[in-house]
Amino acid sequence: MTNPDTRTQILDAAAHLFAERGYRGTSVRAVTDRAGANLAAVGYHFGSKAELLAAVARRVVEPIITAQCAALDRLLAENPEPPVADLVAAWVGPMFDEMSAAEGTSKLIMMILGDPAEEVRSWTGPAQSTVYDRYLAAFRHALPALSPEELWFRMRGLLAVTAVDRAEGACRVGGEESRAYAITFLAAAMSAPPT
Amino acid sequence: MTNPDTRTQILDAAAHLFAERGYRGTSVRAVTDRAGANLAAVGYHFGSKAELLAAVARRVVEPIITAQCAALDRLLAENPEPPVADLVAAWVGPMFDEMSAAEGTSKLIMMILGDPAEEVRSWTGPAQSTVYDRYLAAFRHALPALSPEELWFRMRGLLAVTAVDRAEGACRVGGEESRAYAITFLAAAMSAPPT
DNA sequence: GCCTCATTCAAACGTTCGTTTAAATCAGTC
DNA sequence: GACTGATTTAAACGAACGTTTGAATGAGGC
Repeated sequence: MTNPDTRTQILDAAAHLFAERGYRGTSVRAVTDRAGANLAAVGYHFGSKAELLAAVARRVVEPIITAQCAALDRLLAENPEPPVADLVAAWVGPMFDEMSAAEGTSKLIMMILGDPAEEVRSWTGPAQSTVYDRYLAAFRHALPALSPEELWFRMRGLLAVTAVDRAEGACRVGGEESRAYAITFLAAAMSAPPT
Repeated sequence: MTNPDTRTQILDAAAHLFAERGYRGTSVRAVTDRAGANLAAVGYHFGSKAELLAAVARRVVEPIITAQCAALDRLLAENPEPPVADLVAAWVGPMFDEMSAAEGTSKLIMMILGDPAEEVRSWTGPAQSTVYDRYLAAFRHALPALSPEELWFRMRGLLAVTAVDRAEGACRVGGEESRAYAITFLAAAMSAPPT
């Protein structure tokens, strides 16, 4: 299997540059220059620029969704129907953990969410929708009065706040404070009585 | 003043294509082809591709922020310290009105918010921060217990939910329903007790 | 008719892009 | 030390990009 050294250095460089300048705004040459690799290394190790983005996105998102799954498992082991605030904390926590661990991760996620090009979104795997559906079911039990449409709307708000606020807010508010802010903000929003 | 016909046709085409494929993903040639204009028309009427984006963004955002200002004025005329739910409705309402009026407007806003390139963000004018600061002050009176940091965090959540949820949710949920969902969701979130 | 000015047009400019190629280098194995 | 397969390298490819140019076109005033 391909030399892991230059491969991961390309992944690191690409993650930083994609977050900083976007997918289309980052040239393969800029990535390989930053990685100290040859221009052709991207084609050799990943096949194409689009597949490089898919690899970068997978490496960023996978630890988040496995941590979200684990947190939900822990919650369900104690209580088959966890309260809303715990579900919010289990969902939001891993995003803050991983986003704080690697600088610019939140900007990268925001870039992926915001880019309208199919090329940028098509990396998504089945694990993503799985964890999403599991939380959806848990919230449905915790909020039985909500219509499916309104619940779906609130789930989208969950993702929006965590992604956007972390992307731009990290510079103004500390990580731990903004994690607590997000949980109170979102727990109140999710728990609101139906419209 | 330059022929308004081709000028607005270029603006329409650019608004649609920027929303669909992003700024960098849209070529000047694609814009002029869709507008039925010559390639050089963009340079003639706008100066450059970046200035075209600025014009598109201004045309989309300006009616929203003037409507938000007007709604806040109406509120303050009745009550110098309006409740949180009214402030949220005054803020969210115009975004839904304008976003529903023009197809793809929310995707365009999402594209602008998500694009990390300075080129894409630099169009922003002073009117934007003005309306933002006015709502910030109004919310500060309505929520005196909140620290400035947490209030600032919640204001960002306000924008995140309206932009993101409208961008991807429009296809699943009707405009009027999702406006009501957004107001209950955000009013509860903003009214939450301090962390 | 002629001049003026704004607008449109076809064509080309130079640059940057993602990808490909074929030779060069390196690490093991015999 | 030669063979093998994986990796790196320099160079080039063709395409697409934003921008510029200079001539053509159109309408309105004199």
